[in-house]
Amino acid sequence: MGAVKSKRMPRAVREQQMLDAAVRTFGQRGYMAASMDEIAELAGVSKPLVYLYLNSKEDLFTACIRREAAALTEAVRAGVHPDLPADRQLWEGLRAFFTHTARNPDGWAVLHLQARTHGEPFAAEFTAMREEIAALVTQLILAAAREAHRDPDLPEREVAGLAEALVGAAESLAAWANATPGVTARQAAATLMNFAWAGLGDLMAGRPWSPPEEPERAQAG
Amino acid sequence: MGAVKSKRMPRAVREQQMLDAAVRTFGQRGYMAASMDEIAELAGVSKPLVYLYLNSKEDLFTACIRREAAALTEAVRAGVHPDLPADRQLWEGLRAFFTHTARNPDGWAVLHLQARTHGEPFAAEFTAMREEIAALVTQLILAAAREAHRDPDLPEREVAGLAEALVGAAESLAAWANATPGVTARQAAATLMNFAWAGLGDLMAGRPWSPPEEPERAQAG
Amino acid sequence: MGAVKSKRMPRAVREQQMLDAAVRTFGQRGYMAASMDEIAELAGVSKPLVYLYLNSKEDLFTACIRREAAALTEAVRAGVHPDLPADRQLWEGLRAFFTHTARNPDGWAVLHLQARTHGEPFAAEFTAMREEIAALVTQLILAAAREAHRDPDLPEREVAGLAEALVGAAESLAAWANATPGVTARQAAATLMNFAWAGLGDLMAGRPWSPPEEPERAQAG
Amino acid sequence: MGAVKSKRMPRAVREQQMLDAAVRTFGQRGYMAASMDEIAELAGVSKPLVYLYLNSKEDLFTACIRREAAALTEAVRAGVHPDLPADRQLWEGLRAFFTHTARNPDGWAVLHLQARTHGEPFAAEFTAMREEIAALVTQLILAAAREAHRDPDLPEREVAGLAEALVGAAESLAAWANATPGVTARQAAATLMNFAWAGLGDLMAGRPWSPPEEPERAQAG
DNA sequence: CATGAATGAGAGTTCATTCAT
DNA sequence: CATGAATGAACTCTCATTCAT
Repeated sequence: MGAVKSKRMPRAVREQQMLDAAVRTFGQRGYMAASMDEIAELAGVSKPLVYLYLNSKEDLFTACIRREAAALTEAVRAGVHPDLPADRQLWEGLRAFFTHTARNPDGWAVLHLQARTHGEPFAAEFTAMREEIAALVTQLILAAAREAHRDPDLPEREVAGLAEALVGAAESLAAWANATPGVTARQAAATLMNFAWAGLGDLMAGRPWSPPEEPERAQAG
Repeated sequence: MGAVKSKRMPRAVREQQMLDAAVRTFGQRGYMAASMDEIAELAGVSKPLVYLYLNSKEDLFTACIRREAAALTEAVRAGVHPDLPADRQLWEGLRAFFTHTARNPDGWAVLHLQARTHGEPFAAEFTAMREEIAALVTQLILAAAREAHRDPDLPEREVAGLAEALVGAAESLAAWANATPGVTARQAAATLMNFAWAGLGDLMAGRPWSPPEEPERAQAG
Repeated sequence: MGAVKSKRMPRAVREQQMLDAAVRTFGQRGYMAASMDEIAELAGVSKPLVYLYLNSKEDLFTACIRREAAALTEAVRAGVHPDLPADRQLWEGLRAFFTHTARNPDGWAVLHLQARTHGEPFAAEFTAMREEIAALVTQLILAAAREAHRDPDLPEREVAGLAEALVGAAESLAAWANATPGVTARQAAATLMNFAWAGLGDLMAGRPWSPPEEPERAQAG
Repeated sequence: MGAVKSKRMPRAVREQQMLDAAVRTFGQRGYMAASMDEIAELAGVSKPLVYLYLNSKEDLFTACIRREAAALTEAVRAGVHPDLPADRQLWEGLRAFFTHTARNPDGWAVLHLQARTHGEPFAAEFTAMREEIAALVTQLILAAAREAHRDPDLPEREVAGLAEALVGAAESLAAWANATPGVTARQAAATLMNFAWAGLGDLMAGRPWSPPEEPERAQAG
């Protein structure tokens, strides 16, 4: 049922197998309902080996969070090109985000659902990642203000709130896109981009933000 | 510490005491870490009575989710007056939402953190509430379109995505507002209203949406 | 195999059954080798009940030590009549000691072998009992000195050493008497009394201490 | 921290290193709490080598007991000179005993605390040593009787009991001396010699046994 | 109804022990 | 020989759940 069983692998490889199994199990069952037995079996190893390499359920969970957080952050960062205008940067970042979460739903569940829900040590790991991304977004918002030749008199907390709202909307749309068949990462990104950049008011007034045409995948149906 | 112990109360009252205790315990400890012992003690009743009335931990948790979901939905619905213009309706709905979640943090934690995190049966309950609120928001968006004298060529799914984004942003800001000292429900609502209605683009261009003045609570300190 | 299984007993009774089983198991297997499973089975209850009543293996062990220490101390104290001369008091105390340890070998093993061997918390319990008995013996030694009309210029530490030696000899003889078939408590007491009171020197010189004749059991063969 | 690591040592040497580490670990942690990992690390060898040389934890423990028992027996035997009068022989033997146990506390803990406490196979090893020493003491008692020109009508079992008592008192005093700062081996031996030879009766009557003056170590500070 | 007594099932964790290299 | 990789079996402890009274 789990990975193909093969003996005597170097530690680093086994550890990744374990983390794979753990992310999947934590993501699907939840932190507390996931049992070390199940994780070990899915990883194709015995339980003592899991403990030998990763010490405890808490440490294993933390390792999962760290790995997934790093992967997600890296994916988003890789998508953003700092030379582009602010709206294009946001667009690229969102696309990377939705693509990554769609391809890695268990990892996303670990971060989004499990890490926050099970106490400080884990929530702190998640918060660290969230703040890193929120900082990115905040930079974007300020850059957009500069591009609009305005020194935004928005107080710092207001900007933080906006970033929070944007990240929350993205998180929510990621879950929605994963759960709704036929919604692509690109479409989710477009929806959010419209929402965030133009605002409902402009949208309703017929002034949507328009995504740049890309050669690789046609948008018009 | 728990409810005042008194004998022979009608079943409905006892049940509410149990749900109160359960919501508090689930909200603070989490679903799995909460023990039936603790809930029974906090409710001031014996454990077998909890089982007599609510059958099992799962059923008890489901009952909590249902009650809190109904209360939140009702609060939002009560805040919205269908005669107002769309943006005012949204504004009132958001205010009601942030006020309710701020006053009822354990209930909100049960919904936002616990219900989604512990498997299908519970997540479905949460999703039902979410969709009810999203439907409300969808109506608002369509109403806004009508007010703008435009038949929006936005496909149904696009509107659903916008509603999803708005709800997600609200959820995220509720947690942020609860966790950040000094942020009131009104401020959270204003931040989100700005973000949603005007959009980042307009905001950066210096065209924010402005909340209506209200007599009931002075803003200047 | 264990006690007759009967359900629904009052807590106090069940607790004693558990302690009985625990003393027997700890005494025979040793603290660490004894498993809670075995103790529970021998007590005729389920493991969770043991934990419900006695909290943990450590607490259970401590409870065993306390119970057995109290029983032994009480037995010795009950045997000693303060009105008798010092040598008779010592004689009675030793008889009580050997009788009790012979009738209760598992309890004695718990005290003598297990309590000292498994770390401070337990050793301290044992030491407390040991010091209580040593204090009794010390009083006896000083009383003997008074009876001999001498103010013993033995330093305090010397007296402590003598008490330690006497208690150690008694402990050793108790194990020996239990292990050697046909050695009665009375005989063990006589041997130790001779050794302690007369000393090897006097014994070899043909001047033994002679136990008082008792009606119940004839001494001469 | 452990032994200096160096390759290719003859088997006998490696084995002694392992036994050194094992005695130390068993003595300080106890048999069950001592882990083979810790012992191997302290010995500076790999775990499989420990198994190659010593087969199992049980065998390793048995080997420790045997080595320490032999060392202690040898030390006592070496201290006794058969030409001396009986009391002097006893005195020398006790001094050797207390000196050895004081210098080798871990080995003594293995014998005195661990060997007896963990089941028959080990207790038997300890008992064997104990009987060897007790036999030595028995000879001494009989020699003392001969010196007193008396054919003691003490039955064989009585003599065995006396030896047992003496050995037990010595064991107890060894632990006491090790645990009480400032008590030397010589003082412990003197206390026991007084107790055993003169008896409490003579001691209280002001007729102690007096240790011979020795040139080797000055007593006055 | 309310309660104390009781448990089946399973959780995380550790350890002595072995093999392939 | 030495080592890293690996495990079967056992342990302590917890919890949702149910009777008998």
